[in-house]
Amino acid sequence: MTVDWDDLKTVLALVRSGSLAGAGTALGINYTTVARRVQRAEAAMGAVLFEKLPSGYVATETGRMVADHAAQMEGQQDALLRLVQGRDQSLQGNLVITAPQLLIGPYVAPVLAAFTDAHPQIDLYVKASNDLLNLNRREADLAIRISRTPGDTLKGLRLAEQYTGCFASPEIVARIAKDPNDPIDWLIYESYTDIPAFARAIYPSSRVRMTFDDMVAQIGAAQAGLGVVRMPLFLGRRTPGLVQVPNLPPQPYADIWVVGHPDVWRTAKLQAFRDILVPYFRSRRSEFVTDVGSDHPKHAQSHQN
Amino acid sequence: MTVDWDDLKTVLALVRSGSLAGAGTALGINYTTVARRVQRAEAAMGAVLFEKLPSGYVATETGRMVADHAAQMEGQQDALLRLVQGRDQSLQGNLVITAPQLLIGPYVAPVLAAFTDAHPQIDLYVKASNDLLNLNRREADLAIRISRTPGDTLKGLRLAEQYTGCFASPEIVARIAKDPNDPIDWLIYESYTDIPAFARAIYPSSRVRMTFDDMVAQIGAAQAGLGVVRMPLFLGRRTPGLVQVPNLPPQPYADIWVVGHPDVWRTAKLQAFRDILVPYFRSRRSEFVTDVGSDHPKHAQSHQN
DNA sequence: GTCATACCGTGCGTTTTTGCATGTCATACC
DNA sequence: GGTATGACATGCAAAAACGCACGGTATGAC
Repeated sequence: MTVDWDDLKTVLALVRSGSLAGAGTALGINYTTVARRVQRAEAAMGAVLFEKLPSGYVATETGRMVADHAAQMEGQQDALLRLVQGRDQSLQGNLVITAPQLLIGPYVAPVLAAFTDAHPQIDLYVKASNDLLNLNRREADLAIRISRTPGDTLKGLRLAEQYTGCFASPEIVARIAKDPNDPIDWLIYESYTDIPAFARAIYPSSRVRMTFDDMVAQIGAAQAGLGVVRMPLFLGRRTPGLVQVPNLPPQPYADIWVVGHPDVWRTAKLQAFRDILVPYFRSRRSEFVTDVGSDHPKHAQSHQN
Repeated sequence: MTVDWDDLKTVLALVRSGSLAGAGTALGINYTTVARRVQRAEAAMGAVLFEKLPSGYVATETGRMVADHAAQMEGQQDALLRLVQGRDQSLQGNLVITAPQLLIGPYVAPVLAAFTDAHPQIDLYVKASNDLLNLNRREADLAIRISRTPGDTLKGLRLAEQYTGCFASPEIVARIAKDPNDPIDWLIYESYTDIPAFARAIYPSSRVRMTFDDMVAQIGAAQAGLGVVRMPLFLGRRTPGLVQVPNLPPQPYADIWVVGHPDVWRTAKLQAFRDILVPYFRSRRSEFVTDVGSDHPKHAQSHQN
């Protein structure tokens, strides 16, 4: 009784995705192959791993057990690949960076440009994603994140402190200035359930007009004059058609970090990227904070645990 | 950067065996395939895993790292397979038993006969080996062992207490009886470096005549009258042409145990085997100890940790 | 009721992987 | 110096794995 390890990997993918086709896509193979490998695994272990329902493959208890162990094996594999990658001190090959969608254009793109000029041998792959990619699972090598807790087990540097401001179209700001008791319409991002408390304290007649699951759409709505949006200063300041609401003071917000897995952090390629990234953000630090020009000592601080 | 898990398994086998051919045999595949898989793994990880010397493949530091992680993965796989097997409560399929070579004929064979009669659906595989097979790595399902420490992490039952006696050909025994000061020739097993201390105390003029690495050969030499052999009572008593040396009293010896991995211990097949094995040994308990017929209460005692 | 979608199973041709046979090289031993 | 052995490389044919196309079934929308 011995099992092909790739069959275990396939079982894991199938348990995760729930359908042959999904697992096949995840593994980059045809779903027929997934079905056949699962058959082989079941034969090898002499156990039924899935109930084959018309709606899809549902793992039995045994199947879940197999997937659990396969996940452990996958973790080992990931650790191994990180270690091997961590020993690579060459300045060629792949480098995968992820950053928040809206930060890339104004701030990351210049870094990318300088980096590819300096290191043409490195194939750079950019994942613009607001999801947190899993650096343990090697979905990216380096992540730029806007977060208060950039990653428990990761190594990181703070690129910039950051404040939010409240922005709206000039007409709305004028109306607020004219009559402070006029009700203010807010456009809210879905991860927040309500208007910022400090804002309600200043303008008690505030109300939520709409909630968005997408920041770009939300900004578009603000430009169209639908209401007030709270967003990072760097974003509001550079969005045409929006001005800051004067009576609502900027608030401290999650800082901008660059983080990576400790196993690969010291790699030449990552080091080279940081060598360009960190000074660039430092040079534009003032754009993220409220008191333009002042000098806080805590920028680009090290973080690790 | 993703790696085929079977390639990792192959790297592990190659590091363990040190040569393509050895790894191929261990995996049951052709050695050319081993070479090709290793090539693939090196390409996938972008690292050199082996130095290809004319004398064989020697792992680099990276290669050893890969093998370490692959060994972890293998451990996961073994644990998984044990768990899956442990859920199997059917009385069909394979069952692998291991026992010391010389115990099988007189004591295990009758159990095997009764077992295959009772459960013809089970394919029984007997590994007669004096080596300790690794039950964690599923080299056998159930092991009968003569040992004081039958297995740290294993579950087990004591099948019989056991004593050794000193045996020789009748001529030698007669000579010893006639002149206790005559030098006694001993035949020693290689794991012991010297004559048993208690025997030297009684016959100070004892000396080591030969050392053997094989018990069957050692017994043959004793039958041919080359000297005295210390061996389990059950073995000496049933060997034609040997009699016990009267003045050398039997000594307590390692007991006989049946052990298995906790994950599979409760399986129907293993339970069925023990149901025949344990009573059989109990019925012949007296053959292993010195006071034939007496009744010690500690037989077939449970052991676990 | 019909259409569209998203599953799964099966058969066939193609690609990839594998095993075998042969060749080469270094080492050890007569 | 010649020979035998054990290791690795290489080329080719067989075998296995794979992807694709087609057919069947359940579900949900219109």
